[in-house]
Amino acid sequence: MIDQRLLRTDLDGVKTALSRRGDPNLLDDLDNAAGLDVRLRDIQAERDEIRAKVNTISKEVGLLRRDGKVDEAEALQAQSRELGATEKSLAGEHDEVSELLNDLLLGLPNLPHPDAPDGVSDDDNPVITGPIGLKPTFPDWQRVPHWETAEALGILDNERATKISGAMFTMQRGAGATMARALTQFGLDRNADVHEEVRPPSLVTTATLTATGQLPKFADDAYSIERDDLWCVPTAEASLTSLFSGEVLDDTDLPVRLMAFSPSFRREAGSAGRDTRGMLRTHEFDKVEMLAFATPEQAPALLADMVGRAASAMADLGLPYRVIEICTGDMGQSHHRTFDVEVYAPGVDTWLEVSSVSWFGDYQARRGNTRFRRHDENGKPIKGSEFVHTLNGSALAVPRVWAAIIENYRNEDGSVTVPEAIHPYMRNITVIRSD
RNA sequence: GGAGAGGUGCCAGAGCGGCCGAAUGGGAUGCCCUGCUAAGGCAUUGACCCUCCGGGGUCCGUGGGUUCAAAUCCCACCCUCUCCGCCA
Repeated sequence: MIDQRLLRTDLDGVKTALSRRGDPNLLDDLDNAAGLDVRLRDIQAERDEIRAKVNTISKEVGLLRRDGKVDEAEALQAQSRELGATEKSLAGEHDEVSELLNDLLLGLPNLPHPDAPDGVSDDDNPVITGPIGLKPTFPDWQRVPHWETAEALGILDNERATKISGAMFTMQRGAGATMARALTQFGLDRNADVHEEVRPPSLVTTATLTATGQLPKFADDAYSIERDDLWCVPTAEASLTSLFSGEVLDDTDLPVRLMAFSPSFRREAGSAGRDTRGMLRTHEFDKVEMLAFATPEQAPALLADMVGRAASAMADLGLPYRVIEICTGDMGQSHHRTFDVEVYAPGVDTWLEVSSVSWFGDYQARRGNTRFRRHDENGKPIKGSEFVHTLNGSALAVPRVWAAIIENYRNEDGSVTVPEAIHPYMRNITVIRSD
């Protein structure tokens, strides 16, 4: 959620920033929101005035009654009752307007960072780093999609996964399952130097999923458990972002850096039929997520650091990768600035997004109400608080990395060599063969 | 799932429907006293919103209701604790 106050202090600035996202409807919404904000404050001011009168009168009534001046008291009570009725209708109006405004604000996306590149689609995302490690040509025996290789090796059994759970669920078996788990362990261990490991719940409340921006707009993308009013997390980001919801952190404790392994559940409602084979797009997958709570000043360096961590994991796995920056027209709703790490998979001949690292500004923190308090140079708390900035990104998203390994490490005989970086977690399996 | 108890400021904890944004104690901070320490004295100590910067409003788990007036009464919900049941 963007700062409501910006609607009156810098509406033009907000318009300029949001127009870069290329959705003209947003500007209408913005105008509507600004109008509602003015109305809301008018109502509020009037209400406050009436309340102030009622409060004063009520006190007088109390005094008069104590002194036995019943007639005078009753006259005042009548007056107050009238004011009360007016106040009540204003309150109704206030709630109505406030709900409209809130719905609009929840639907408005974040303002892009000034340095975020302009563009209208993913075609306009500039490559920032790389490609690194990309061979000029790939032999024919690496131009095989991972599902063919993996099914032949007996390490992917999507047919049975579908039998159990339906389309777009996957199942790794044997060395394939081991490698999936090895990748999560690899993802966690390499980032434990600065992150606290957290194992958060995978089912969360509506409020939690609203804070990150998934709700209310993208309800169709998430699995809901209606009976208990819970949602399956689409990413550990959802759980972690709300960790300090309603709390005021000390700036001296920032940045708070967390990492979590969790399953991620996605309905993929908008992409039915796409990438249905293999492991590129699935309803449930494992992921190691990094997240940081920071001051606005700390955020840019953290963003760079997190992008570096996501990219270096690919480098260490020996996968060809590149880093792209997401342009304003392709940016997610909550994002302020975003970099994606992509890995090249020769079998499907595609760059696969394996990590998306984003800076959210205070957009999520405002929704989730996570604040921090500054301290002066003597360590004294400064009065007041402000919203923290949040950043997050995948440290390692298992299925696509898994697929990229199968395709990049496929040998001429159909076996797959295990990248050295994950040998410690592979129970001595260094080559996956079909026997 | 059943029975009971409870949710108030940084913490503990009091609170007759009006004089309660809230006693008291602790903690923290500042000043004073003090040879040092201990003890003591005085003072300060929540957040948010609006503002014509005078001030006004909101918040005592959450949401409704009653009333001229609600921390205080009524209803619903949420959470915590104890006991029982069930259970990896």
